[in-house]
Amino acid sequence: MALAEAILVCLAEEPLTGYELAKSFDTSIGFFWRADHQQIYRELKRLRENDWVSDELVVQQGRPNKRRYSITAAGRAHLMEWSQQSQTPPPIKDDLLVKLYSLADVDAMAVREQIADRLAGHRDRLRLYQRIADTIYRDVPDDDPATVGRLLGLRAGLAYERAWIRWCTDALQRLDPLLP
Amino acid sequence: MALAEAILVCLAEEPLTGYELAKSFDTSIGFFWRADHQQIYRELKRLRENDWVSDELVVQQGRPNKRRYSITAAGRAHLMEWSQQSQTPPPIKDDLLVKLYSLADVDAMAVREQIADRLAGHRDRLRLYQRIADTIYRDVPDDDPATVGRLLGLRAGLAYERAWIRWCTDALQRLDPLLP
DNA sequence: GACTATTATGCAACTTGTTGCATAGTGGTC
DNA sequence: GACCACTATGCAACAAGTTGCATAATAGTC
Repeated sequence: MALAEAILVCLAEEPLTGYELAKSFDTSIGFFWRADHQQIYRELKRLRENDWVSDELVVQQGRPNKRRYSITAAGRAHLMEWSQQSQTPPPIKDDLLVKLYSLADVDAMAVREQIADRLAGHRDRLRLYQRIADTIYRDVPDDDPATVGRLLGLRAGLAYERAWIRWCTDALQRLDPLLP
Repeated sequence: MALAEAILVCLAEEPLTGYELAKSFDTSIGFFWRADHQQIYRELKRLRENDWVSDELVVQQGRPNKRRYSITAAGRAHLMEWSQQSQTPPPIKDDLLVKLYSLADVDAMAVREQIADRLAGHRDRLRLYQRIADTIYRDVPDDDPATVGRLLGLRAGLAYERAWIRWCTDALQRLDPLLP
């Protein structure tokens, strides 16, 4: 399970509250690992029990108090250990491909529309990644592990979106002659 | 949830037992939706309760009896309805990218090895897909929805593996100068 | 004045997915 | 004769992920 580790990775950079973590999981780290706020709060509690994070209460007035979490030495050690273990790569799990697998038994026209929607979504996502590449990763040093790691993550996203865009385009072309 | 539908899709082709379904989920449909035998047996029970499948007991001697499931009219109607609903595309969820995101805090050498392993895995998978493309999908008609649907699924797999192979190759090249 | 969004946390119930085990006969290998 | 793989099903327990709700104050909009 990498939710624990995805959280530790964020806290390794800077102490954060559950709320701030949840926002990170909507953007940055969320490009590679999704989680909603309930999952994060539950996991933080477990991380606390394992002493992989410590917490301090930040008293606020006017709005609810917050709890800020920091990674501990044990947490960092766990991150290191985890990084050395090889996980099985995530399998493809995509209902759209299941529908295509059974195209004779389902509504092909509806499936075509879903491919068109996917294409639009992947184009949006690609534009977002390109914007990040052009702004943050223009002229970065290629000898700093932290930077290269993030750049490679971004490039994975770019490659992923481009592959799907090409596939969607091809799929629409092959499907259209079949549909009324 | 598409496990129910992935099973129905298989049964739409021919009646199968749980055991045979589990084998399908190791190959064909399993390229797009993974499930182990426990999940399948549990889901079949639910499908039975919904009357989306019917079952008959096949008495055998020497080995345990088996239960063969067939899709019902209600099951087919459900498949049609499901195919018209658009699901949100599956997000990327990959611990390797989380590790790269945090390359400064983890064991970069171990991550490099994991990318190399991934590369080998994706190459194997690509070869498998290519073999299927060359044997089953050579000279198939391009005007039959069922065939085109499966071909598109296969092409998605090919595109996916090629994209990852290209990315892994690039990643190794960019990482190697950083490592001792 | 009502509404919506933002900050901030969390419970409860549910669905999905995973792991380990159990049963039980056939057939092949070492 | 012992061991393993294959056929065939299923329970139980747990881990992970989702959905809906609740609280509670601030600030901005219609």
